Amino acid sequence: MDVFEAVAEPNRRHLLGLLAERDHTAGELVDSLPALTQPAVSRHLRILREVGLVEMRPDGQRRIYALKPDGLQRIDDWITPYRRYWRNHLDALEQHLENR
Amino acid sequence: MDVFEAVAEPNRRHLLGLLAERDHTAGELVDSLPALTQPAVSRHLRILREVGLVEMRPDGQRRIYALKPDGLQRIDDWITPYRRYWRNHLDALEQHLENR
DNA sequence: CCCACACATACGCTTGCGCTTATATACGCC
DNA sequence: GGCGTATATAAGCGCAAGCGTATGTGTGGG
Repeated sequence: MDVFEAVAEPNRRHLLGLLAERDHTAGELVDSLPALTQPAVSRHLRILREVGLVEMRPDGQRRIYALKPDGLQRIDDWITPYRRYWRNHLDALEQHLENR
Repeated sequence: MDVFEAVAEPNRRHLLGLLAERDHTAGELVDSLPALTQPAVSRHLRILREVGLVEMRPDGQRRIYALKPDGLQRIDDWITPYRRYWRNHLDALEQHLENR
């Protein structure tokens, strides 16, 4: 499983969104996805950790999860060369509007 | 199939990379992936078209595929707040999330 | 016309993901 | 030590993704 597949799963993107705000315990993350059981969320967290998108530190009997920014940067690096495409597209659109 | 799942497939990222350089016929794209058969590539192109990442125009009996920038921008929009995060602009990220 | 070429679709198969239920592990508290 | 809590792992299942083979569709050329 690579970082692209990890991010393709909607529940995992939901978890990343929460961790972008602040660190969360595993239990808080389980509560944030009431449609899923605790083992299902635990598996998602394991995958996110394996691809380097989050990191975990134990705190007593709890596990605190935190966003690890390096992982998403790999996606950003991939998308960078494409970014010029829609910039050119926008430039062309703006020019079109200005010429009216 | 959404744009995240579409991009999660390595062969489809390969096709997008070629289309970022220039437009290609379906046959050229088939030749670029010798490990896959022609129908396999055709299905990948169909998926990329369905999620709005590429567009196709017929040219006689050939089909010319071109990159469509709007699709990847949806991924870029999603990743934008995280980009600020790994650049240590933590305050900007939190503000962005709170304003959603 | 008819055939070759370029490409798409149909179908069946295998494989891996994501889920649930059940169970294991680890820690805190009394 | 013994028990409840927090979290992870195991086992099994349904389903959809991705693949190849076979076939359909449309276009150009002789």
